[in-house]
Order: sequence, then C-alpha cells, then structure tokens
Amino acid sequence: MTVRTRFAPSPTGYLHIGGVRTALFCWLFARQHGGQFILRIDDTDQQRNVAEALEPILRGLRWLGIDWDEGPEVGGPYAPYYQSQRTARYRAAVERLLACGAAYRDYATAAEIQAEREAAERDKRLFVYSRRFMAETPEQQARFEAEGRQPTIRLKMPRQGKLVLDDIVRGQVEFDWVNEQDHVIQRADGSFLYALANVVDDEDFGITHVIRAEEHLSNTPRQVFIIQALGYRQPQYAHLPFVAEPGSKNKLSKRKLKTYLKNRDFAELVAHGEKILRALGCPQPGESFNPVMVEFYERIGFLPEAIINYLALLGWSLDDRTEHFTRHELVEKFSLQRVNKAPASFDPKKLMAFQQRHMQLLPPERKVELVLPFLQGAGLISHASAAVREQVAQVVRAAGDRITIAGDILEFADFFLPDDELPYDQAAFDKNLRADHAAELLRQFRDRLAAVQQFEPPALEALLRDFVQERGIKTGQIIHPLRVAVTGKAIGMGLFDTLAILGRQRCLSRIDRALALL
RNA sequence: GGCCCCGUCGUCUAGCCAGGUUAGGACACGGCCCUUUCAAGGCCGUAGCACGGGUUCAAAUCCCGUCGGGGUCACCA
Repeated sequence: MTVRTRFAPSPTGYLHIGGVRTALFCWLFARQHGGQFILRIDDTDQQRNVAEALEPILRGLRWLGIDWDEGPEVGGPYAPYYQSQRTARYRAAVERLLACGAAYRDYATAAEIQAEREAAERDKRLFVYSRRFMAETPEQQARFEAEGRQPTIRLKMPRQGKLVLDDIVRGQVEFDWVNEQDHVIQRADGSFLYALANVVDDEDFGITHVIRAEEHLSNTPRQVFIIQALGYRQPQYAHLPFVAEPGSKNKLSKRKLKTYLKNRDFAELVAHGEKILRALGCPQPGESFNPVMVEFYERIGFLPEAIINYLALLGWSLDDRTEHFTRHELVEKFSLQRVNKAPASFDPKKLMAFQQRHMQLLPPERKVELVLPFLQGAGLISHASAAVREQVAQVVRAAGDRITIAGDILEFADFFLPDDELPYDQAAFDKNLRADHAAELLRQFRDRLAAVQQFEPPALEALLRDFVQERGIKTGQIIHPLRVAVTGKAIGMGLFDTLAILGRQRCLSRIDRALALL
C-alpha cells in the first residue's frame, strides 16, 4: 500500500509556523515511504477571495521545499482539491448516511438545542439530545416543515459502547460514544461541515495516514463513525502535539503577537527583523511580519533548511544527541513513533542557533547569492556584475559569522555607500575621534596608508603594529578612531579586512572627511 | 464543569515500553581563554525527574492518588 498523507490548510492568507510543522511531518513521512503528499484546501467556510488568501501559503511551503504531489496548481488524479468544489461528493455521502440510518434530518432550531443543553447543565447531567425534532420518515418531515422548520442533517451517534482508537503518537485512546453529540454535518442552507467533508475527501484521495495537530483528537470519534457507517477504510491516525508559545504551554497563535513581545527572546527576533526591514526601506512591516508566520523568515533571509531542521526537532528527536539534519537526513531518519506527546514551546533563540549553524556550513558563493537581493532591495547595488559580486564576496568572507541571516549583510552597508554619504554613529564618533590625540594619530597614520606599498590585510596590520610600537601608544588608540573614520561605526568586522576591501582611495577619502568634521 | 491528552534543567529533548545511568546532549545563562570592536571559536560551570503513597534489594522508569498545564465540547476549520 502506498503511503498517502495530506495537509489541509484553510486559505487564511498566512502560513502559521505550527501549521508548517504539521505539514513537514506529513511530508517527511510520505517522502520516507516513497508515497505521496497531498495538499487539500479547506475552503468550505470561506467567502473571500480564496486564490489570494491561498497564495502566501503555497509560497511559504514552496520556499521551505515542502512540495506536494497533488493539489492546487499541480492538479492530480483526484482533482479538484478544493473542498468548495467537491460538494457533489459530500451530498452523495450525506444521502448514503441518511439512507442507512447513520444520519437524520433534524428540525430543531439552534435555540431549542441550546435550551436542552442548558437544562442538562443546570441539572448537572450529561447533555444528550432528545431527538425531539428528528425526522426519519416523510410524514415526520412533512409535519415539521408545515411548522416552517428547516432541517439540518445530524449524525445519529451511538449512545453506548466505546471507541478505541490506535493513535501512532498517543497510543490507545478510548472514548465513550455517549459523550459524543449528534453533530451537524450539513447546515440548513445545504452547506457541509468539516467533519463530513474531511472524511469524504480522505477516502476519495486514498489518504492512508492522517497526521494532524492534537486539537483534532477529540473530533476523531465522529469521523470514525462516518467512516464506519460508509464502509470507508479507516486511515491510521497520528495526532501531533501542538506548538506552544515561547515560555508557555498555550497553543501558539497569530493573534497574540503583543503578548509574545513581552518575551525577551521573541522581542529580540522581531527587533532583528525590523532592523533589516528598515535597512531595506520598509518601515511598515505589516501584520504578517511576525515570527509566528513563515513569511517573516523569508523576508529577512532565513535559510529554509534551518527552519526545517528546527521545526523537525520540535516534538521529534532521533536520539540523545543528533541535532543537525539536512532535509535528506530527515527524510531518511524521521519516524512518527519517536514523536513526542507533550507540546513543545517555540524557542526563538534555538531557532536562531540552527540558522547560525546552517549558515556557517554554507559555501561562501551561496551566501553571496543569498545576500545580493538584500543589497539590491536596499538600493546599495543596482546590478550584480562580476565586479560587484566580487566585492560582495569579499565582504561576505570578511564578515564571516557576523552574517547570521542574509539580511544581516545590511549591517555592512557602509562598504557600498559613497564616501561622502557615510553616516557616523554620533556616540562612536565622539568617543573615538574626539579622544585625546586621536585626530593627530589618525592624521599621521593616514599618511602611512597613503604610502604603504601593498594594501592587503597582512601588510596593513604590519603597518599599524609598527606605527603603534614607534609611537608607544596602545593599539586601541589608533584602531578605534580609524574604524569609526572608515565605517562610521565602532563595531564591525576585522579592521584590516575592512581597509583592504575599501581600498586605498576610499580609505583616505573617508579619513579626510572624518577629520574635516572634527 | 464533562470528556480527552500531557507533566525530566528556563527551553528543546535522551532515558520510561523490557526498573540498577555520577540522569546524557543541545539552546539559553554565568565564568575563563582568545582578541582591535562586535561576532565566532575553545574550556569550565549553574540548573531537572510536579507532589504523595505504594510494589521492589533497587523507581525518572511499574501501580494508585493528588496537583498542575493544555485541548475539546459550534449550523468554525
């Protein structure tokens, strides 16, 4: 039997990081077994523009390399993959459910059901619908309809016995049928509800493994009931623990960004992202610029493989020490049996650590490619000619681990600015250039720079060391003013690399400008 | 509240099923080293079995209970 898994997002306009984790596990499982991963769109409840709300989700999945074998844009043998286009299938299923007595027309109003529920609550007894408005014969139907009532279709759930579910992640889970309600599967207006649509689609698509978040565990019994009534093959279930908020066990939610911002690590990540966005000239990040959404990471230059690696370890582990996985290794090593039962909190710091590790492992040429769009986006370079590429490569090489995410290249914008437009960090300028003897030393060293033969890091370093020794000063007395003069900042990569990358002319002109500003 | 699920360092986790580990790793944190700043790197360290009872020579591991957290109870998905 070929393994077939599916991910079923609603077109909400954004891709939630918890959703990605679910999609990833489905995808890994399918790929590992040489099966198919299917994307199905749960748009039964959507009034708005589905295509537009779906686009960010498809884009996010593609960016992460979670590709689907069947679904939107790629089609497949069981098309359509949009629930809104599959209503004929649902209607047929409801007809069969009605015919075999597993469902019935119910003419109760929402208020009448609610009243029963409240009465039960008041008496502290379990609410079980009286089925007072259940119509199983044409005569009963006619009578209720004569009263002007509209029917919904409800499941006629068993009221005794229990369901034992074998969940790959959670083991055996038992439910008493009596606790289940006669759930509505078709509304009075004829539209269908999730439980029904979901089960019919899974059958139609030949889904063998339903891998989904934990919040679906408690509505599995009603689905199993439909499956059994219709004689469908029951898929294997694997209910994943949800992804929790940083430092809490609550489910991660896109709406609570403000609360998360109180978490130091989370706030730091956001601040890091906003800094990059500002450097790109977009001061208005928009509401999807939020670490709960994958779009956030794409915009500031995270590596998809780092996110995949981190997310894979959120609820799954191979052993007691392996943490670094390539996509290929994950496909090979992943297993649902080793998925954890307890929810895992999203930890921005640890995500960053994975990003850093994956970035360190990247060949410099690839880093250059990653970084170019950011330089272009910030208007620092116009086109990627060979010469520009070479300069960028030099900066990337010298920056080393200081570029943790691609957008960090903008920390080194000063290399790409015209000399007379270099901004100075005022505090750094005052502290270092207005220090005792700083200007005088800088002026003297400027002349050495003008005269030195080789403008390369080793020669420059030798030049500076000699200068320091000759003058009997501390290294910092010249190095700090020099750094501020040529980069505008007190922090940055190695100074000799900086000088060499800028080249003699630009160094001299920047020093002159700084001296003139004193 | 009913039902269901979950509880190992601050966080992610290994160990639990088949009892015996100085309870291991990673992130974070702290210290030291390196150092021209900032990073990176190296070394060292702080820190945990929710609690209470059993069973047993021996319990993180098995059993019972308590407490705590979460999910779900829609004509949402």
